[in-house]
Amino acid sequence: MKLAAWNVNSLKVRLPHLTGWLAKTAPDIVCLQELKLEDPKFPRAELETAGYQAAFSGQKTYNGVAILSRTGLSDVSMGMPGFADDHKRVIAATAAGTRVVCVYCPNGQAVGSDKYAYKLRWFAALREYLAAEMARHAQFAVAGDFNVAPEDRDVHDPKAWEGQVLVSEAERAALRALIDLGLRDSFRLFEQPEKTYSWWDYRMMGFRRNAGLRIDHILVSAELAARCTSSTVDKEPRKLERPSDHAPVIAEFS
DNA sequence: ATGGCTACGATCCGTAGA
Repeated sequence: MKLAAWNVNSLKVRLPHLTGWLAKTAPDIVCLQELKLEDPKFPRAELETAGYQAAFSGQKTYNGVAILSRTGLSDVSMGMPGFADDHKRVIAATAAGTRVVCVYCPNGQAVGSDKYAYKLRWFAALREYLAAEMARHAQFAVAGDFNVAPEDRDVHDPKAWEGQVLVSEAERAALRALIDLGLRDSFRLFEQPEKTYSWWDYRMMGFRRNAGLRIDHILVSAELAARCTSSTVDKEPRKLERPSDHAPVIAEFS
């Protein structure tokens, strides 16, 4: 079973990249973030033609998440119970015997800003939500854009980024608090090439300089970690014309 | 040097992302 997560930064613009990548990569389940379109504009027919059923929660301009599956979807839920939020950032579904939560975590804008405070509150709510979901599902994954680089080795220039948003200690602690529920960062279950990132700034030739951050993650329960056979970042779509600024991350399970 | 892309919805610039 192959599970992927990709912040497409506009599903409308990236649909050709997505369908091409689905045909080449053949993931069983895909968590998408930053759809940036309303539900009536979701390209359901095109994705069905590509062989995928979809559950989605979109909005105009910002946010928006979806889960695609080749093998059916059940028990779809949107948002986090007890955390009222206009932002469409969370969708969950069961597919291929696995409970999958797709997340687009807030960016946080700048340390100390209102959006940063929202980000930390949002992570606290996510922890409660995941704890409840994990109590019910042994085969469990949470995948998406977390907007946190867990460690300095996930940052191209830790000195320059020290204390900044996406890297700050409070954000890292919020991410660790999720891990502490009993999750594993699938990427770190394996030896990995140094300087592996999942996002590169559009500006200043970020991708060509490999000036990136690893902020997209697939976190898995112990049961799923035991079945995990690989976890990688697929940089290929980032090389295309008009790419998303994020690359897809992929984990495979026996 | 506080900019630098990209997407969007709104205009011909502002907001947001990370």
